[in-house]
Amino acid sequence: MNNTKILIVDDEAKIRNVIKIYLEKEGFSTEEACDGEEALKKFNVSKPSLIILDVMMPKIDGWTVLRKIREESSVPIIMLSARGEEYDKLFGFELGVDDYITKPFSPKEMIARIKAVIRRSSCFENVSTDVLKAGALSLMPKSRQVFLDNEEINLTPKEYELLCFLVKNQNTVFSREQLLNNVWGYNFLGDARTVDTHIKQLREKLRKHKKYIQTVWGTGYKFKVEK
Amino acid sequence: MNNTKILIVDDEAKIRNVIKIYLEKEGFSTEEACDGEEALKKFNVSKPSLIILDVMMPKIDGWTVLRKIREESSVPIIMLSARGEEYDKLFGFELGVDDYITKPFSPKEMIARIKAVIRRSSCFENVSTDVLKAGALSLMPKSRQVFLDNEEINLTPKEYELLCFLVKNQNTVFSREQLLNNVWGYNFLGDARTVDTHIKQLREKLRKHKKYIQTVWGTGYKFKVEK
DNA sequence: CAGATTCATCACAAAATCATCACAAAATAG
DNA sequence: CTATTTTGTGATGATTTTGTGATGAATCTG
Repeated sequence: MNNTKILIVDDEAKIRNVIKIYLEKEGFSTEEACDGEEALKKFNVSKPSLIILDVMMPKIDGWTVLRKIREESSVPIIMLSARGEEYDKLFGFELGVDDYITKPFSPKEMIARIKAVIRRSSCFENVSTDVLKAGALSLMPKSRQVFLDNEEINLTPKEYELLCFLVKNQNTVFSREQLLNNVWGYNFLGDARTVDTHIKQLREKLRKHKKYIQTVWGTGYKFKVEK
Repeated sequence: MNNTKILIVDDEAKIRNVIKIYLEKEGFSTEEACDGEEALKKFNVSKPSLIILDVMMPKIDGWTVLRKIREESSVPIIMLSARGEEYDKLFGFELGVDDYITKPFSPKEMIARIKAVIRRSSCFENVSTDVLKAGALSLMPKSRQVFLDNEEINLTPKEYELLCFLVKNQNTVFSREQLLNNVWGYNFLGDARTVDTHIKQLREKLRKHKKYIQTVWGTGYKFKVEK
């Protein structure tokens, strides 16, 4: 359900495991790295949404990893360190660190801090377009509002995301599988005909403009104005 | 293009410098001061549009500088401090602070918050409303009073701030996380569902107008009059 | 310091949404 | 025209999200 992937970097397997257990209990998915080198490699491959990075590690230390990652990404990073360790640096100013956690830490605090960092960073993401128009439809991603003939209509989250995707890519046909991949996500395991039901719901809410969503027989659906 | 001048006050040159670099990259012009005395002097001379003020400084500390500046100006001020430092004061009510940032912080976060403060303050200049109306509701920010159908209702501080925020941004949906960021502050560590409880309380106090606060299922809440 | 108020969190109830199924309707192939 | 495949749609139970009362901690007040 929660799609947030977190990369845990620590040389001690035991610590990694404890963190992993608590994060997964909260619905995060995790990835592990036991040193700086592996961390950089895994970071590039799996593109995590957040990184928990131990300061003290053999070979490449946490600060170096931090700087390398910062050269190319502003992914949220939480530094992990033993209490007392490099105290000045911890509470001084280190570029690009989003928060610190000192060992030992309570799971509750760790989760709270992770959630706070995610909350903050997601807030700074730019919203792409101000308004998406198509025929009598106007989608306003910023406020998550949808207007049909200048009247607001209520859509459920899935309906909204599906409509958004179709409008953004109007005039293009998508198979049910493509829609599942793009709207539901790649890890959705289920019946492709689920799409049909949501298309039905959308058409119902588009009322007299229901023909905006067209069936391409044997292939899938597309969004298209007029005709 | 951007004419906004920002005064950076911190005793550590390294910190000043990092902040300076990021601000100038964003098109702000900057001025520096390394202690409270110099800060006051430079403030009077160069009339900055915003001040970033470190709490811990030798000679005159940040709070004192804040008070002195507030005697003659309402320029936006963002306080800077290490986490844990003067914890109570940070979370207490300190007059005239527009925002505070705890170290460590990411540059992205800093920029975002500076822009938010500027946006807010310029907003007040233009609007400077004595009364905020929405349907049967009237909020009077100056006296912190709220009237519903011309009858005063009592709100707790949190309820008031939440309602204020929602009314100011009516017709826009906010997720629980956004509400936490904007009403509770970036430093709040806690359950997002706390928002629900306050929404409930507000609805109760809005009585027959409870539908002003609408649930957008799967997303969050919005304030909207009528319908 | 006692009593009241406010606040955050929890647990459970209520509501909305979602995925799936079964069958009807429509389109296509032969 | 008939059989077959594909799509439309209503119903249903499971899942997810939200509503809400209770509770104890923290804070304010007098």
